[in-house]
Amino acid sequence: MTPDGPQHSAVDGPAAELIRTVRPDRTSPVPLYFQVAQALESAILDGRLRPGTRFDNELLLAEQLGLSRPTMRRALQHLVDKGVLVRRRGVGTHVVQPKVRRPLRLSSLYEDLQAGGQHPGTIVLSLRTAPAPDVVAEALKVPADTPVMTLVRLRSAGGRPIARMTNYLPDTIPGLATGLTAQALEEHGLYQLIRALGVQLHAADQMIGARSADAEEARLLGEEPGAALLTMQRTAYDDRGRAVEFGDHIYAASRYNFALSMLAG
Amino acid sequence: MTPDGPQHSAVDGPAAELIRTVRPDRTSPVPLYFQVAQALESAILDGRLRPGTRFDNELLLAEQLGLSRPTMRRALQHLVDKGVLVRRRGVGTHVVQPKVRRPLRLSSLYEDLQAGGQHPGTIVLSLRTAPAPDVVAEALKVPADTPVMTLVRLRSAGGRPIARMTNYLPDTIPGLATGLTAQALEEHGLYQLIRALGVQLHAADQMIGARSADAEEARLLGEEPGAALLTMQRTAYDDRGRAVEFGDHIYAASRYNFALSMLAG
DNA sequence: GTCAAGAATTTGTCCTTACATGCATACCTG
DNA sequence: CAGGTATGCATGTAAGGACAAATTCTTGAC
Repeated sequence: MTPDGPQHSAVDGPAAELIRTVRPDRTSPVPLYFQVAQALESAILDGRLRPGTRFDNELLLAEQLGLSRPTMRRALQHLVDKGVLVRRRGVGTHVVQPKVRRPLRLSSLYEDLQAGGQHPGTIVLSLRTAPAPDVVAEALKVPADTPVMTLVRLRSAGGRPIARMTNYLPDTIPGLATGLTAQALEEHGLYQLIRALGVQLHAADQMIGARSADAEEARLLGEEPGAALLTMQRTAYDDRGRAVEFGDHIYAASRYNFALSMLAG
Repeated sequence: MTPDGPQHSAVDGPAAELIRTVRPDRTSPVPLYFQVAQALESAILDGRLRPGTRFDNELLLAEQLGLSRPTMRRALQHLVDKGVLVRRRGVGTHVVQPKVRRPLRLSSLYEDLQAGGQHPGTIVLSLRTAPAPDVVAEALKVPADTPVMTLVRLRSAGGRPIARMTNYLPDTIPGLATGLTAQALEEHGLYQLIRALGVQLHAADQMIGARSADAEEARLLGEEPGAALLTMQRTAYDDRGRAVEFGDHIYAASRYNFALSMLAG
């Protein structure tokens, strides 16, 4: 029984060393548990803590960082919820393998394109107030034919069209339907602008399907008529359950996919 | 200042009454915070606690249920994470509106069909071990041409075909590639069987796209050649980051959509 | 009458302590 | 040598106390 020997199949020396370098700042307004969680997460993400590495137990970790166990636990739990760590009673805390960890959200078109090094472009085709079609009125839970802000954008990447996005915004939220300009929309994402108006997005329901393009859609997206399109309808809600936005989008399937990662549950 | 008057726009009388009926059982092996969370969630889901209802503050709640504040907090936090409650400092805890809360996961085909009252059917078209194609080998992270269990199923609902699902299972996990029989697969979902073999699913990466059906696919799914298909590729991982399964599926877009809900993040 | 400062309320963070439970190993026994 | 048992270890659950920060309501001043 060597005093410093590895247990199971993990290396614990480097982990312990690295963890001691974390220095929580008690004068900072950002919570201690979050500081620690972020420090550990970035160490894992950039490879300083390798997959399979076993952590010291919670009490040791807490002691080494000068924290209480509940605070240390909270930091670890945060990373477990994110899918970066796995803990098992009687066993310990381990870093999970690299391919498993990824954000648990539908990738946004805009961010996807940016990450891919493509230049996302936006052209506002239409921005006006019009009576809500039945489907839209139902999704937004407003009476039929209520006037709603109607927005149509053509989004492209690398000079080629990718998607036609149609959004409907009720004016139940003050300043939402107004205060959106074509220029702002061509420079920022819609959700970015909505958040900037002080609306707290909380949840969204989405439907993803497929169908064939009609003549006009094909022309707009630079596809053959009858080509396969990805379709997505999304309703977004705020804290109070009010529908904030309904979107009805089509994507050129030959040039776009939805990528999403999820944790078991 | 009436001693029992409503605050803000919420009704707190009924909420307080109902909450007092929760009786945590300390002899039960299920954690107290979880008992409380479940009791509250079911009360919300079946309408006994209506959307917008405001809860008493944490100390009062804890006292009324005979719990400590940390335990009560944990129960509430659990429901916040689920999207059922919203809390704001200085304001209080409120039940969110009904349409906002739904599970945060990609709906499984099987469950979707069951919920819709349709009779899901499964026919195993092929079940054999074969060398992994390049794409599959890469996804499962095994050397090219490694033998993998290859499974093709035709799934249907209401007597009509819905999807052709092709799955590849490596034998890196003991007993996984073996131990699957055609009969078992026609009666249970694949994931159900995998879990039954003791494999802990942890995360999955998915890609959703669309394309046109070729002649054989159209025939199999009862569609016209060239009809739009939804496509989905999924790689599932276990705790340790090992790829457990790779699936390559096509769906008749005229009869199937993916529905998914998510919380903001 | 309106606006600003202060008080009350409520959740957020953090600490200390204690005991329970599941898992893995080593040990002892048959 | 095999198999059940005992022991230690690491996480899981729970309590109780203290202070900080954000929001709302009230009160007071101009």
